Amino acid sequence: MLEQIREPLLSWYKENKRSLPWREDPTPYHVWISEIMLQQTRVEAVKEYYARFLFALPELKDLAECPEERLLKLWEGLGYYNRVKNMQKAAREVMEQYDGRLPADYEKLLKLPGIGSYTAGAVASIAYGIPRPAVDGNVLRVITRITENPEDILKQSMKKKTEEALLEIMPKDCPGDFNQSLMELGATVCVPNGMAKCQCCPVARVCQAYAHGTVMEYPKKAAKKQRKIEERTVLVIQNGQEFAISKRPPKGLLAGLYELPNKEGYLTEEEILSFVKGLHLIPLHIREAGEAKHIFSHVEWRMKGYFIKVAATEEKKVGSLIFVDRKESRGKYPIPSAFSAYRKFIEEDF
DNA sequence: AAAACGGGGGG
DNA sequence: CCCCCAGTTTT
Repeated sequence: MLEQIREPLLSWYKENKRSLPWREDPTPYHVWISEIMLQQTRVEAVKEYYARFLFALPELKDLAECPEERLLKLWEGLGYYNRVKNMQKAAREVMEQYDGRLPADYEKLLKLPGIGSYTAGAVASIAYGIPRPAVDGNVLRVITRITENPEDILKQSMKKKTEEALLEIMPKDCPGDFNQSLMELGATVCVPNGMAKCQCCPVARVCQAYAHGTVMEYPKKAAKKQRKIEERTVLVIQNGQEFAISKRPPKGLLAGLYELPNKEGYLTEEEILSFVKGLHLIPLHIREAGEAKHIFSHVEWRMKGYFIKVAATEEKKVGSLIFVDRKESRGKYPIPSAFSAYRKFIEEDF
């Protein structure tokens, strides 16, 4: 039944595949980097990052040896920063255990940090021609529509069953093309929200949802839980030509990145001034710097900003604060986009 | 099995 | 503006 999709999908892919940077020279390293970047991230956004990343770190060895600061800077704006930290951990393991080459073995790939069944399947099939499925959201959408499967695709069990079904039907001589054809169909034809382009679909003839006019009802997903709301006060502290930033803790949200000093809750100007004094800084002037919002997947920051001019000691570091000039803040320190509303106070003159 | 983990695009 | 997108690890 499902095996009927194999040939039409493969010939459709041959004709219609997009030319993408990571398809030009699909070495295991290239496929790996692109697949990690493409997790939770759109193709258009990844293109630039991919080029810059490989220019900076052309070989797996370079990734293994890169200072974390530089690595985070290369990743700045892509989000889910654990992806790149895990990638470096994995690169170091590969240097030690596999002589610098990603193993041509699904199970071994799966054991590397940051590589789950999807990425292991993608690298194994695309770079090594090993017949393993690579089931991502695109594939799940395509398959649940074809089979009109009403199960919740957010469930792990659903993904596992799909992987098993696809392993059965995938061509053993071109597993990479088969996997990519499913993902490509999901990305360009069997698209989410909005109209699927069933008129151009190579497998419309075998698609149950198409036959019954229910395409838009799939995939089914359980309702997601509500986001937590957090109020924060963000401080833009200027001392002469320098501004205060600090490094976030090594674990948790935005781990190890830099941020503008900020505190939980909405502080009054009095509370802010006494906080600033507590840092052995002398506040000269304070005014509001506006409100901003940043939405993460599971939490929402509602921020009120304050712009504060201070006088201070000669020291570069005051408590946990680091004073940097405009240029440095832009070029050297990775600062996540959650703070972008307030970075303009640093980058422009006030 | 559920929660943590960012950021961008579309309607 | 709100809604949607969705791999891997951790709990």
